[in-house]
Amino acid sequence: MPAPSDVPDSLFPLLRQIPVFAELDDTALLQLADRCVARSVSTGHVLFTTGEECRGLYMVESGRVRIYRTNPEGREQVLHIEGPGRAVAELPLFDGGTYPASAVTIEDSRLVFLPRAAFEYLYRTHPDIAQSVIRALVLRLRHLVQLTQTLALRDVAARLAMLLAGYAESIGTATSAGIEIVLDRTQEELALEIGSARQSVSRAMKELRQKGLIQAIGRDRLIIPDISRLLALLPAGEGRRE
Amino acid sequence: MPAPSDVPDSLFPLLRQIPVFAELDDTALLQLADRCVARSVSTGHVLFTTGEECRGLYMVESGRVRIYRTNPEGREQVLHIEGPGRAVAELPLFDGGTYPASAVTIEDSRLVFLPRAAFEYLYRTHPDIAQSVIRALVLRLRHLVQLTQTLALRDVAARLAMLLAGYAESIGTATSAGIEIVLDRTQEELALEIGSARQSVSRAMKELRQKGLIQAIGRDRLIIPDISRLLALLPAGEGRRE
DNA sequence: GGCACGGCGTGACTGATGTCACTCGAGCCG
DNA sequence: CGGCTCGAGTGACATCAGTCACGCCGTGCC
Repeated sequence: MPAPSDVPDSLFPLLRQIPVFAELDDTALLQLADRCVARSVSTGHVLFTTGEECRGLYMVESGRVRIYRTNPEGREQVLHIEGPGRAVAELPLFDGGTYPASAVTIEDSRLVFLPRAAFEYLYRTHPDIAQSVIRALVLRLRHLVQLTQTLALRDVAARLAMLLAGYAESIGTATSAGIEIVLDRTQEELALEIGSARQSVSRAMKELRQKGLIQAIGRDRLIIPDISRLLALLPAGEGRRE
Repeated sequence: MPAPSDVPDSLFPLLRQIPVFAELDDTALLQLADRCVARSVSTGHVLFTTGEECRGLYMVESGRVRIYRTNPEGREQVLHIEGPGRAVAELPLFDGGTYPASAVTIEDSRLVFLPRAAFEYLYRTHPDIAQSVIRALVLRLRHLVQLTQTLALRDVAARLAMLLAGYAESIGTATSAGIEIVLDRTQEELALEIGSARQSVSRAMKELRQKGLIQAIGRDRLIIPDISRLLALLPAGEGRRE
């Protein structure tokens, strides 16, 4: 276990960002910050794996964490990826169960860990955070419902389109030619997120380019001229969901 | 809209069964029952579709309701199926959003509807039901995480095995030869639940029979001699999840 | 400059599975 | 009894996508 952070105050703004804690008053947040432990880990560090007892809550201060499940043959399905200001593994905190998935850092990251006991104490003393908890769970559910359908019913090109459209909303910038996004993931990573293989992503990219749905700019940037055409590949009524 | 139930008291035991309401005191439950509307609908009645504004909560008194999503080509993925004593569409109630999926009765059913306003009033006056809400959401999330992985990573036979194992736990009866389950679904319905096609289910059934994992007894009953062998087809550590 | 490596593009092959088409048997109803 | 419908089994075929294999390109290191 790493040494406790020597500057717990620095955790304050991070905790404030986490949706579940956003509405706590300062004193409660300070108490919480006291119980947190910050640590820096390098790429590829496994936080926990499917089925493990829940030890506590992880929050991402910097870097990125991939939440995924693996089947016996080693194939992997990414459930989501969380970046700075997001929490990971809220779920088992609320029912005392095991982690439903595994988590690994995919960048050198700084993580903040809140032991389960501390969370439970907070929960007993501040039952009103249940609201925020519910909101967080609902978001995850909506995301998973969307993911489930997309995996089950759409081909690789459509799944990739969905993923890119999601990026466009979260990290895209508007330009005169359309929405530009900087892809900081490899095609390998994209493939894991949409339950596919690297080469299939490569081919799907080509297909989207040929249809004019995306334009590649240099190595890691691309432009979406008309996001509504991208979304037309998707299930009806979707696309602006978390 | 149907006529209000003339025997609201009969709703009492149903409401008591719904996890979200299970821990309410009698007076609150009675208030709730007053606001409910019961209706009988026949097979194929659509309660709501993806993207609609949430009008309220549906509870199943008898019959069964399928929750599903459809893609533009008409293919369908079942998210879950709810029977008597279960609620449907809790999700949008908590965030004011739209229904994330569609719902249709697959048997002649008797449903109880609780308008959204009534639920919100209850929620304000009994904030402690947040606990139950969270539990319900967590269950759904765990279920969906499991479904997501299985859809993405396993072949049809394994997905069918998972489904049958789930039935065995919920509606199976132990016999000397193993767990017996009465299949009240057609292969068509099974196919929708595991994101496959009727014929593929038929073939997967054959495969499971040939491997001795299941035995057919007559038309609609089957026996699972050794459930652990069935679960061996599944992702590690899973099988006893909701 | 040469070399190794990582990320990407692409061709070839193959396996899984969705779809089409047909058959069979059971139950139902006239 | 005959026809109808529905669910199930099965063969043929096409398609999608995962895998293998190889080549290209840019970066960084020696």
